[in-house]
Amino acid sequence: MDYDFIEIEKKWQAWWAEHKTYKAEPDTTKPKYYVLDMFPYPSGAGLHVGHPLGYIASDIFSRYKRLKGFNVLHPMGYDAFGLPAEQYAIQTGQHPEKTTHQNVARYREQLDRIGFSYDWDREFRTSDPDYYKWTQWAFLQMFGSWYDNGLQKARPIAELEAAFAEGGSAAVDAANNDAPVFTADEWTGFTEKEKADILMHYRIAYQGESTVNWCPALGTVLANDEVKDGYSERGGYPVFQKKMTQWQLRVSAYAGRLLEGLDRLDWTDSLKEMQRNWIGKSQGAEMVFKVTCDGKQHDVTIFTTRADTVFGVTFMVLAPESEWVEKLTSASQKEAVAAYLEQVKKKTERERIAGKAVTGVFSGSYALNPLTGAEVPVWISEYVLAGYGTGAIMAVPAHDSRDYAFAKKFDLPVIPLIEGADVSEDSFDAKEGVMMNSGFLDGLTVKEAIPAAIDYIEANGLGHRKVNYRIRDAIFSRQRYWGEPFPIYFKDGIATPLPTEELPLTLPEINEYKPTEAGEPPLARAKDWTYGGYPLETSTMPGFAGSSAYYLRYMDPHNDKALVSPEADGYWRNVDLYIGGTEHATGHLIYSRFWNKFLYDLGYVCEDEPFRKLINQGMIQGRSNFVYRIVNTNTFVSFGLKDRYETTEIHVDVNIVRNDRLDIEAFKRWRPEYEHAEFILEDGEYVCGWAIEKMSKSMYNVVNPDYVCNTYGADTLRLYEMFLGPIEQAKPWSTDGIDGVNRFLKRFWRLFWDRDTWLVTDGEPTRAELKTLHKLIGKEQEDIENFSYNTTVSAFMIALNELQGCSKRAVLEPLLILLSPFAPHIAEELWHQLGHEDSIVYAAFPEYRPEYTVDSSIKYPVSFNGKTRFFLEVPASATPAEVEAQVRSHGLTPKYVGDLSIAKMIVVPGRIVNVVLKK
RNA sequence: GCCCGAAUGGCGGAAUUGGUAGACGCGCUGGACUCAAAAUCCAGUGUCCCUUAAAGACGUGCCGGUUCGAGCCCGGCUUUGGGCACCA
Repeated sequence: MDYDFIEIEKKWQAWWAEHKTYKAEPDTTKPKYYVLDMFPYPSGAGLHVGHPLGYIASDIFSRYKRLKGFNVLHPMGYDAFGLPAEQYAIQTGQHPEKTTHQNVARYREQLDRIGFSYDWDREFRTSDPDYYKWTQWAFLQMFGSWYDNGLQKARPIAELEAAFAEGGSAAVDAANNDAPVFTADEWTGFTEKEKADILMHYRIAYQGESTVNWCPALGTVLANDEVKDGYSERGGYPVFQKKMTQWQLRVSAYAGRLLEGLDRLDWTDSLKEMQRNWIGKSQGAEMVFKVTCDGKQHDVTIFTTRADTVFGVTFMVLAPESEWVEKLTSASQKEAVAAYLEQVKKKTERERIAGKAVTGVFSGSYALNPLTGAEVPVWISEYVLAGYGTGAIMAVPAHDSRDYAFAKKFDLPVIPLIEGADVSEDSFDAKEGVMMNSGFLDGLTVKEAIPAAIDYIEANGLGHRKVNYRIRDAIFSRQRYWGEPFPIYFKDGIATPLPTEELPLTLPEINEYKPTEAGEPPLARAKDWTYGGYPLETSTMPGFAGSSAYYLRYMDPHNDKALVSPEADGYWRNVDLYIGGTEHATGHLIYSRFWNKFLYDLGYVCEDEPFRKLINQGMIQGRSNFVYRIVNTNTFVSFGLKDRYETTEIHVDVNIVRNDRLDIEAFKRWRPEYEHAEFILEDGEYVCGWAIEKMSKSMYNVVNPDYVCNTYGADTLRLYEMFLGPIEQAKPWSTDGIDGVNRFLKRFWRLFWDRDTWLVTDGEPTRAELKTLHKLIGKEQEDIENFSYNTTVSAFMIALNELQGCSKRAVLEPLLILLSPFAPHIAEELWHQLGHEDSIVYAAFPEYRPEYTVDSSIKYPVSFNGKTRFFLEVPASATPAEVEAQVRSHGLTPKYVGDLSIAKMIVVPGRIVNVVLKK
């Protein structure tokens, strides 16, 4: 019998599906383990060879954990709402549902061919009404909640209303956006509308005005993580800053907990660091500057981390979007300021960042330095951001490079505050040195001066300590069609939640997917988009809405009473292993943690962090191949000879190149213009050039897994993707070397079959065979736990080399179990040929017996300190007496045996043995 | 500019974490089988000196240090990948 991977893979994929081999149900007799892949957005291009890398790794881990006796939950689904399907709908009129459906079907077909052990009964799409019902439900929970800063948790909004009735706005310490101040009596006297407006400032999902990223080309606002360098991440269109009223999620309220929680997670340091930077905690102080404008006085609060530098303040700056701008612009400067604001508004985000030109305008008002009493001018400049701190800063040009650049441009004074700092050319930003020109701070180091200054400020009522976070609330509205509708209607102008029994609020049919002529979102086109006669919200939720709690839904995907039942949540708890790319570091992985913490506060889930351990698989880049056409001819010259001619480099489809050798016949068929191409060969072959580039259609370097499955089989694909290198590392795809992995499987097969002869016998394994087997067991265990799959594959190849001709059942049976996570089809086939009726997934991982693997041996002699030492390797479990015996067995006389918990030396006359302990 | 990470043969990558660098695979060279090819199997394959071999010397981006011993630790660079970037 030959290794017919096509037949074998088809057969077992069908068998697994029919027997629901990978179905997972809560089982309290076993420990649970939840392995999750970041689910894909089903794009029109289908799955390419880079997608399955993480899926294969997680599948191997899942299968390994099952063999180790865990009850494994390993689901898969689709992040199905999103821009591409909608853009396609706008162009073609095809309903995004239809496009998505086709794409999902294709993804599923491709996934099925790779032999994943997903529990497909738990599959869903985020665009299924049964699913997005719970996205809408979660939104309503957020709408109906506020964040108590004292308790550091979300609470029902009714409790806030009760507190207001009791003690007015001062009664609570709640996260809010510029909520007004009022007494209990005032609260009771407010109209319904007034109350609703106030509560809106406290809700965790709220409607509020803020500066948003507006993308005119897409006709929608975007979240910060959807904007890269001033362009939309999807589509690459320019993004503008615009003040708009939008639904937002109060992620900022959770900043402290999102930061702290990182310490308890088993994620890579680089990813945690990215999140820390994104959250951006900084400690400092808020202080009040008295500002006079046309004779009127105002208290303007600023935030600073350098309270020690107040003596060096020579001006103040407001953000152009700051609400202070209007109040602090003097009559005489009105025109100049208006002109400046107009100019700023026109710029894209990109231009603001990239230009870095120093711009600004004098407001006409003056502030008093609270420590020195000096009068300083107030300026307006775009280098101050409205969204961070208070939107107003005190400027210390001597010790802040941005302030310095501004001072130089507008000729403002610079007062150095640190001894020896030369500020004639540049500011001195470092937080080191000894203070001067700073009154009571003189002589202190910067590190001492910062707290001393804040203490003084607090003691004199000028301000207080304050922690600021960079992270902003997430913009949650999208002016698009293909997303979850908001379950909100506007009753007399009051945003009102739909009753939960009305959920899901399904997407209405519309005839066109564009915004309306009036610039309203596409849902405004829907007929009768109302509830109880009141208009429904017309924007939809962003892509991250559906992906924020999907891991919870997998635990209980068919429940129509709850997002997840307490029983299912209590059993599966959270994701033990999450595998996906780093590109979600500041998007999905922040939103999900926020979403989960919110549900945790309300008691719907039992764990406050969703993803315990996270592995980032590296991107698979494309490896492009080139042919070289001699200029003005149809002749192609092989890579090694191309320098003798003047040539043009042309991308060639990598699917007709093997090991950098061009399949000339396929090339001729590839394009009509190459049908009669001529070739100048090297040693009878055409060698192609190559380069590492992003995998893309236009570079003809996209490798489809179907191709590999057809040519080599899924098991080869799985082994090869793992063999390519460490999972976290970005690496180029190439089919070089895939033959080696395929050869391994064919040789493995031949341990069982020599053509049509069944080779398996019942003989007793030799000591050497047991050593090979147990070395592999130990290695595989260790490697899988460390996600070092490439070395496991190597270990298999070594074991196979050592086991040539060994067809003993007692060796082959455990070997199959070891192989099954990596190459499940061939393992399952041979497992059944050995006479087993049940799937190999029900087998137990073989027990590792270290005593078979380590023999003590003298490694090599080394001379130092005038003595010769020998390195002796012994098992870590060895006692001193055993070590002594070992030393004697090598003809050496031990003089001293040290503590064996660490490597120690055994001294012999003139010679020392260094004992190296082996685990 | 700031913060992480990486650098090892012709290539992908190993190296028990301070102990014989280059496992395993690819590629390449030679051989066996074959009329031939494919497939398969066997042997060789870091560099230099050399007809070859033995032996030797050199060798983990560069310079220096610690150590009996450094790919691994320390100091200073170079190149490169990624993230953040007016965050006061």
